[in-house]
Amino acid sequence: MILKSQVEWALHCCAILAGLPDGRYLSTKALAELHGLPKEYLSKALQSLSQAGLVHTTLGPSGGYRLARAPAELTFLDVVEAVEGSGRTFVCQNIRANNPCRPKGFCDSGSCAIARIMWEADEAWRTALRKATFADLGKTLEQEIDPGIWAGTFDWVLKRAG
Amino acid sequence: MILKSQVEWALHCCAILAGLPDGRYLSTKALAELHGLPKEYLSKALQSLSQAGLVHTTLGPSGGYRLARAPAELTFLDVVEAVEGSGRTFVCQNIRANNPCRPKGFCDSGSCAIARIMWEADEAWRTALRKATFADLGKTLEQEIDPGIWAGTFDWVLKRAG
DNA sequence: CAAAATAGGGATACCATGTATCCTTAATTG
DNA sequence: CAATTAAGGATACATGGTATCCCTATTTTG
Repeated sequence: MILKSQVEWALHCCAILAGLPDGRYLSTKALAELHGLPKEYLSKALQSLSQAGLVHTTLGPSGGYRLARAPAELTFLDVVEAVEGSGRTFVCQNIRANNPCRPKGFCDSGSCAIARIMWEADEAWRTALRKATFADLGKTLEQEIDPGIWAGTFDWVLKRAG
Repeated sequence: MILKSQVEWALHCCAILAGLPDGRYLSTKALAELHGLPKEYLSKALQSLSQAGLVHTTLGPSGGYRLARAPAELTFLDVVEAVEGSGRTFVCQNIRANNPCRPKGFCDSGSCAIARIMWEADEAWRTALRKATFADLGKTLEQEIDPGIWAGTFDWVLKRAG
């Protein structure tokens, strides 16, 4: 069970968009070059973000993407669910119902205890992702990334942002 | 990103094995019938449990599986990792290294901040699964399952346990 | 001793899904 | 009008999950 690579791509793209000045847009082409990714396929991930309402888009030259909310209001969970879907990672097939000792037509009153435990773990994962905002990520990156590369990348992006 | 159905199967099988009296074994055939699963394919899941050392096996008629440890010492995480593997659910492809603004041959000092956040969430998931033991599950099931079905299933299993 | 039942594991086939590319369309900019 | 962009459909390919079949070594039962 491994998350799609599109999740990683979308997270990195949002990290860049979170640093973009208000009102500016960055194109798929620029985001693909910056991360060394196939433009056409990255486009699918960005479309997922758009459909989820996480980013705003404009057409035409100088068009592209910007965040639809403030970085402090955008969480990792938002992005992960936009790309990966919001369904649970554990699907209960209710195989307890196949027990031959059950009377025919017996109906379970509650959910399967095993599924509940798996779903609680799933929820712990989501809670951790929900706590992580792109505002916090921005602060961390600013501290960790080499200052020259940080500034150089910022210039590179601004030169291409419409 | 969805867990294999074999995870669900393995969890249900361990729940049954946890209720088995000491020294008794239950076969793949019985476990498959009890859960309405394809015997040959369920066998692969049980082999994973065996290779991980979670269950003990014997051959011949009256052979099968039993838990290798006390139910209180067996966790959901043990079973999930035995079937699904112990690798992280998020794989970092280090795409930050593709940034064209980087000097050639630049070497990152630490791990990618985005990957770290994803891995922390992954660890929260594992922590929740690590807390869930099959002893606790047994208590829950005993409270929740219809008493008639509970007793009937126990008889059914004992009749087939070697 | 012989027969039956078992776990283990290899080979194979099928299908769903992730990955990737190409193309068309509509909207926007200059 | 010409260039550029997001959106989305169609297609192809690789990978991995699902499932079945078969063979072997081992052990219990009759």
